[in-house]
Amino acid sequence: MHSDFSLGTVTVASTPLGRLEEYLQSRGKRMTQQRRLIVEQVFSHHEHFDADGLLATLQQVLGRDQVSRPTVYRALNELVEAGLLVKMDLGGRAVYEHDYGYPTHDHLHCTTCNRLIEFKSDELVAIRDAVARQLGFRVAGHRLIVSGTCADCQRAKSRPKRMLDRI
Amino acid sequence: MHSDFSLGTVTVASTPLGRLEEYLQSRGKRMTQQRRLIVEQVFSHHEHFDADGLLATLQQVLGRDQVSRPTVYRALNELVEAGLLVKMDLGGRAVYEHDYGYPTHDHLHCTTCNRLIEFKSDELVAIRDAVARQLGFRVAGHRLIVSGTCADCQRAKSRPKRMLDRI
DNA sequence: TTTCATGCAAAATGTTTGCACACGA
DNA sequence: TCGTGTGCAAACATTTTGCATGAAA
Repeated sequence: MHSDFSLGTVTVASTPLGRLEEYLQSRGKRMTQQRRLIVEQVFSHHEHFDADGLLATLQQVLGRDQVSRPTVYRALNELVEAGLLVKMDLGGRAVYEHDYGYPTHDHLHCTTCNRLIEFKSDELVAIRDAVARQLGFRVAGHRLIVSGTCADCQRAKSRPKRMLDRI
Repeated sequence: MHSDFSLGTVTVASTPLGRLEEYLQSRGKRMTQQRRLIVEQVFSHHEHFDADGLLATLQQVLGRDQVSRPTVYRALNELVEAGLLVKMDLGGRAVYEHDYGYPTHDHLHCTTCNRLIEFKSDELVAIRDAVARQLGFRVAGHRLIVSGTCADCQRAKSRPKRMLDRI
């Protein structure tokens, strides 16, 4: 059994912004100031985030009233559609992360500090595909979230739990 | 690699109702008519369900006004607490299934007909644990949902998609 | 100058809660 | 009886939508 669960890299043809332009043009949609700001913010660093957090960041980095809440939601749906982001449901709220230019992977979710730790396993995918094949199921993708307690939180478990913001 | 993804069985000490009584007593809570009706309905057959569907079934099987919506939600939370049910988030809505007396397993989710197909893989668990061990993560459980198209829907893909009720 | 996108406000969803009354132990 | 549970209605949190205005192409 392998023991390398670290993530590799993926080389992509263009930037997220370029990829979005491609997607928009193919649908007769337009590259607006808001969509540009959102993609730039989202891909400025690799991090898991939710709609609310993204909105807050945008309103903080730019002034208020640069991008509205509905626009953020609409844009996030488009980015998922365009294959730039993947959406996960973690305890009722939607959490997003980079898909484009980022290797497929899964997550360990620490239920104490809410951190998401990424890992990659080809064997997992192999098993998934073997199961699907046997049942005649055509796989589009999968979502695995292992819940538990991360090393840090185990070490700190005697200390009072901090009430961290979600994700 | 194994090729048996079928589910075995688990023998348990008492019935779901008995297990619930145990749980309630240990917390100074009471066995009420509503809680009894809910557990009996939920464990009358092994099926995935959501709060809304359960409420509808209860109101259909018994008369209306036998169990209210808030009571269903409160009871479902208790059943999860008691270890009788597990809760999953599928596209924003909570879906429940039997935990007590039912083997651990994972799911294939057909995004066309919304069906959930169960399978079991010990290898999957082994990989999960290997990853966790390497990262010092203490596993509490996991949730794997493989999305795609089931055999039936692939066969029927030329026919217009039915708008099935969720799950 | 035509469409599409945005912002606003309001609606829709799914779930939880405050409170007065009802009921189990 | 005493303290929990329930139902009702209302609150909540998150996400979506209708519509008039504003901006890409």
